Amino acid sequence: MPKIEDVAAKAGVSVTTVSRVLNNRGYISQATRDKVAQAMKELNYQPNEMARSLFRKKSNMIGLIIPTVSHPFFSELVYHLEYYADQKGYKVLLCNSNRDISKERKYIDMLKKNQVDAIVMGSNVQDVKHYLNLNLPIISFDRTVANNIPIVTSDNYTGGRLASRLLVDKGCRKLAHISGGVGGPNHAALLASKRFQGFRDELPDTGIEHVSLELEIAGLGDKRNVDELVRFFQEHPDADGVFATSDVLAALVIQACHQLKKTIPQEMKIIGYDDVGIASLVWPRLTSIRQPIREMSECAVELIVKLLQGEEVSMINSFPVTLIQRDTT
Amino acid sequence: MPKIEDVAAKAGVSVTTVSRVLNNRGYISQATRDKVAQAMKELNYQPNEMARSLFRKKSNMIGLIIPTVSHPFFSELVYHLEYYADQKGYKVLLCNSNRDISKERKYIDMLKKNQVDAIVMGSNVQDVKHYLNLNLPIISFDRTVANNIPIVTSDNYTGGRLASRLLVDKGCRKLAHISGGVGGPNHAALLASKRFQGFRDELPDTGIEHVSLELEIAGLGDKRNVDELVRFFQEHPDADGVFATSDVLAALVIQACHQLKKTIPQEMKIIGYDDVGIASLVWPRLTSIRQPIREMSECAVELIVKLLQGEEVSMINSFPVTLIQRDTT
DNA sequence: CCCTTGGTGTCAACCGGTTGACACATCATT
DNA sequence: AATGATGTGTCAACCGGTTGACACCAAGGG
Repeated sequence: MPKIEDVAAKAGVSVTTVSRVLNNRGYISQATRDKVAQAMKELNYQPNEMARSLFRKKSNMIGLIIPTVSHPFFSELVYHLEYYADQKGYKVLLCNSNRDISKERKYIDMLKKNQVDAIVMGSNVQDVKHYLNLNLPIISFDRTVANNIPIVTSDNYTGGRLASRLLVDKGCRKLAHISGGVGGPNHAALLASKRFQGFRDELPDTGIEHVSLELEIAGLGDKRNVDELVRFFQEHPDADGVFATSDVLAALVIQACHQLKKTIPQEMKIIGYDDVGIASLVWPRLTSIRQPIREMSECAVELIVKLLQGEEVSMINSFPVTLIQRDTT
Repeated sequence: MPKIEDVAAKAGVSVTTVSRVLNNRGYISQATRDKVAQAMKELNYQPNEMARSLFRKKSNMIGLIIPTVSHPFFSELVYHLEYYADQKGYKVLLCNSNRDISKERKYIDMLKKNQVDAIVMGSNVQDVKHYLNLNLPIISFDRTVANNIPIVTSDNYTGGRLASRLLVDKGCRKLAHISGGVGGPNHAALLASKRFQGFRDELPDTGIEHVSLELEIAGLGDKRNVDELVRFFQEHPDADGVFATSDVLAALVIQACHQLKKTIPQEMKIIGYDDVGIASLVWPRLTSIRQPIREMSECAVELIVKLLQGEEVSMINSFPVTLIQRDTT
């Protein structure tokens, strides 16, 4: 690994001069600029960003903690986040917490030790204290943490309302609400619970009944998930509409329906959430509430950039959701 | 951010002593060990890993370049890779190249500048030269790069054979091979082409004909993908078996079949590849050739650890594939 | 009483860069 | 001839740690 010293030697200039061309400071003639560029090329020199970061006290890295990239919602999130981060000159350190609080905490410590400039939290947030004394920007994705931590989310409440509104309009008489996270239960901090709230708030005047099931998701392909759904629908044979809090869950519901020989959408209408890739890969194609993941990711990166520039940002950044009608309703 | 100096001051010892307890070197009494620990706790001190890395010339970071995490195969890969990397004390810098060669090259340079200890390439590898002078370990995932770069892969050839064998055994008379990458065409370096080879090599004695389609994948949800498949099957109405080179493609094939009112598996048998989550989320559940992504990821991390310890590793690390029979065949 | 082991401190160099202060040119203007 | 902009070099300090050399002292054993 050549160092700046080697470049200086090869170019026949001083280290300071090389540093000057590297950072575009002070006066440098075109001639030496070329000499230095030439030397760098010949040596295949890459400045050591660690050394630079150390001095600048800025690593241009952001840490991303999520439950698991293997869930399509998060994989799309990570994709876009990395894209925009790269655009702004940031690198992404990825952490899968599996919703394990202790692992989460370890990751936070690790990220801090490694001098990331900011953290994006897309995972649980049970012990708020741990997040507050971190003197680095944190932003939270779809979870409330504390009121001094900016959050980017989408309009979960309206999402829930849209979903039940649609099911009601399509003539459903008894609705089921299926929730369940990836590797752990939902809880109040998870804004997704607002979906349930919205879902229920749309029902009172209609006199339509609803039942609810919280699945402990075992792993995407695990057959137990479907089995549990089948059992649930056998207990509630009159349910004719389902709101699932993710497309993955909705896909499982479709499986259960096929197994129970319920026709979709005639005997059972299903609506998912997120509108990730699989929503249009299952059959029938899933009606879903779309979260604008791309825009949300872009917003997250912009928030970070602004925070790092010391600018004020709004604490709540909520994006509208849209109902995407396909074939399951 | 407290520094080691602050800890030393608070504990009433020298910086050297703090460093000694931090690194477990030399003689330290339990008493000072405790004092230092106490001081660290009170200050919430975290040693600056950048400074340490700079000195040690080891960052404990590995760079991961893939086409896109949003593809389920890669999202599962990334998940497991990060898991095992973390186990071994490594952090993962994620890069989505979108199969854009120039972006790939930029990422490689970036990773080098940032002193990653190793790179895992799961993306394209058009210009081999660029990879050779990098004086850091590279390992390649399912792609051949150069013969001095270790590769972890699975037995694509057998995978192809298993697939066509099954279709033949199930009585198919005309097979279709559907390939197509994420955001770019396949090419020879991509070992997946061996799947096609295996697929064909199983056919000669059977006298079974096959046709082939290479999809330019537009984006998972894009309806054009299905349209093109529908057109293809209309051109080949007698095709009754499909081998798709990924489960995502297979899911699209299922869609096309539903659209064409072809029953699965009666009129059309379908087999996918990878056996990722969606294989069991679509209906009918997809028969697929399973790649052991977890084991492969573990192997990748182990290779890196060994290479960094200067150990010899085998250049080709191929894993067996398994046929997972479900409902589409 | 000497020697060893344990325990701690001081000091300086190092990792690979960046930066400010300052000196000293050269060259074009006024 | 004096002035100022341009261009480059030297030097030292700094970012936040690590490490080796060495000195010093106490306690315990032979």
